[in-house]
Amino acid sequence: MAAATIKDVAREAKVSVASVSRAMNGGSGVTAETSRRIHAAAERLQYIPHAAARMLITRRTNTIGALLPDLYGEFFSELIRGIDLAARARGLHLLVSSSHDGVEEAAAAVRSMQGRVDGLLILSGRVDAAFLRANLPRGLPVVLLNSAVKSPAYHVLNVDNHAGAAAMVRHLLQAGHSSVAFIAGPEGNFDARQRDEGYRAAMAKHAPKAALNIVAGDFSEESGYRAGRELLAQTIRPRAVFAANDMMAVGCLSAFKEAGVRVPQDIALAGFDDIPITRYVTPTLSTVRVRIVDLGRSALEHLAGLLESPESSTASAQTLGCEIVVRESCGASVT
Amino acid sequence: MAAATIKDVAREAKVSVASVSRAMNGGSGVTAETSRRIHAAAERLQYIPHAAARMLITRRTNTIGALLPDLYGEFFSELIRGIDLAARARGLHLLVSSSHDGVEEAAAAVRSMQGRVDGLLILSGRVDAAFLRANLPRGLPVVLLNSAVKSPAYHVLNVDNHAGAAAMVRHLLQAGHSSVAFIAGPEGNFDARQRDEGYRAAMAKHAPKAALNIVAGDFSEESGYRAGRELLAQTIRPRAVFAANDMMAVGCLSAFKEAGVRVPQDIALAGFDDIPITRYVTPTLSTVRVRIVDLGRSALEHLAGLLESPESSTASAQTLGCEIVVRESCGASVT
DNA sequence: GGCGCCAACGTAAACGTTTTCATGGCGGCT
DNA sequence: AGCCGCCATGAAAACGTTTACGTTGGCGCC
Repeated sequence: MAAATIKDVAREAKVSVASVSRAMNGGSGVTAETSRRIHAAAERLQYIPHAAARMLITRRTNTIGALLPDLYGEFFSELIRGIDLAARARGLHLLVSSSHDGVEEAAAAVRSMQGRVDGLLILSGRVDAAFLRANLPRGLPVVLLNSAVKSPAYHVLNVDNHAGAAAMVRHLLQAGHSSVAFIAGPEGNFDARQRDEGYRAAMAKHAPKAALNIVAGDFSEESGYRAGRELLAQTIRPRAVFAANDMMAVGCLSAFKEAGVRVPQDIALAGFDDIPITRYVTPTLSTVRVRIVDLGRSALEHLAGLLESPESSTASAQTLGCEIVVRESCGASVT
Repeated sequence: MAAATIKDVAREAKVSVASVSRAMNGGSGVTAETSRRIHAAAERLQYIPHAAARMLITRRTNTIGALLPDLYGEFFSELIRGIDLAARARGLHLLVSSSHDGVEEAAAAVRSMQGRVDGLLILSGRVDAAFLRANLPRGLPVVLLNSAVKSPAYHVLNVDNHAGAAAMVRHLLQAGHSSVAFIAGPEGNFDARQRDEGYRAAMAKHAPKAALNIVAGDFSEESGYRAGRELLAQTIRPRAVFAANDMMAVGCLSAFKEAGVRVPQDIALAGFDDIPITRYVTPTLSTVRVRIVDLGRSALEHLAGLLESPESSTASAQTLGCEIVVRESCGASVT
């Protein structure tokens, strides 16, 4: 026995398919009595409307697509969680597509989502305005996350990397650490650049006389370790180190431990992201918390708004704040 | 200008829609020359087949749904990653639906996926055979992950908790720790029970004279901490502690550190899961590695197999092996 | 009492594909 | 040379909905 269709329900309830359709959605234009009979029949037959047929005629899928670079680590897990939470609340389905590093793969992913989604959530360091113009079906609502794209044609939602980094640097300086070094992130990365700028801005403002001390990194633990060794080799060691993300801070911590340098007594240390590991290393790591779940949730809600009123708001660039969380490694408690 | 349909392509290439359809899928039944012309026309119009229309007529969505309890922590992130990887490789889309703790929500999720997916991947401690029978549209292929359901009507894929736990216990015993205590997981949990049984089996086999020493836990870090204190309070402290998961091992470690008990010199410690944190605590934590990505991948591939040949293989219960990974906390290197 | 209006309901078209079946042409075989 | 069959192609039905439009009946109002 195949699944029941609307016709079966119509026959069962002795009405036309049109009435069944009306009764199932809202029920306006149909008597309370008939509606009751129809619902009873639907219940009896375990009728569930065929999603594809509905999509075809309605041109709405009630699905949004999420394009992610590579589901690696706690960050994406949290992000998806936020997105999913908000989507569920709005009755939207979530089609995810991750693991495409290359631009080519991303383009293919976008293409294959054509017609399956009402809107797209894109998080990718790789895509730029040109890519979007070339690959995005026009008219498809899109929200970009943590993107460098500034074009007024697209909606973007970013983490306030700049303010977060600046706040942490200021905190380190005010805790009495006269010199603060910075371990930078990968070259092209948008978040990395903003954090870098935040560091510079805070230094310029609160320690104008201090020299900038920036060593290279690429967000990996390994690069943090190397940066740590590099810092230790400097003739005048910095009093504090601020890494552009937590993983590098953790790597740096290993280098310090290995060299017998005590944290925070000899050198203070802080990271960025507030991934769970920060709470388990010794000493616990001070960091800048990013509310990832909220980021995902906001992005979805923004997108959902776009679905309802396509072009009401011109493309906006929103920013999500972050806060510093002080633990042992930055030495604030031992001043 | 709305998106181009198959009719537009047909007109552009001066053929019938049937030929276009044939040319687009496989191209059998159409001359190489015509096919070339059709593809050229499609390219020119940027034609992309309408997914919903195709689903409607084909009755295939090329999408599989993943039902997860709550995307919390590294485990799900990795799992989804494995699923996504395999799905992408097979050209399948992935519809995720997480965050439903209650049975009611899960039922609603299943219902709403009706007709949008060709198969379902379910990971949930809550669902049992009765639930599945009641809520699953018959004929929809399903693969259960880490499920206690034993019914021959369903395909299940489990982690070999029993063997993994037994291997770790044997390792601890053979490393010279005469007594091994166990911190159990939550009551109803399937994985927890299997690990418990693995512990008992290994003890019975390799240390038949030693008494079992089991304290309660619920997989949370907090419960591990309490268990650790409980163990320290025993008149005869165990030489080694095996926690049913890593988070409890980490909590237990905190309790030991707090009490000045050295790991592994005074007491050896091991966990289960190999979550990333194990590598960052001090000392690094020995554990049983579960290849989560592979679990996801295998599950999807099994499901994909079911899609192709619906009932060829009768419902099978497969098991994915795991391996012990020896780090500092179990004291094997200092024997 | 007849006329028109409105609400409830039915009929049928439309959405964009795939697929079955019919048609015609052409080549090979006897 | 004639016939049979195959292959490329086209016409049309089908998938399960929604919705525009038409039809009916009842009721109020003049």
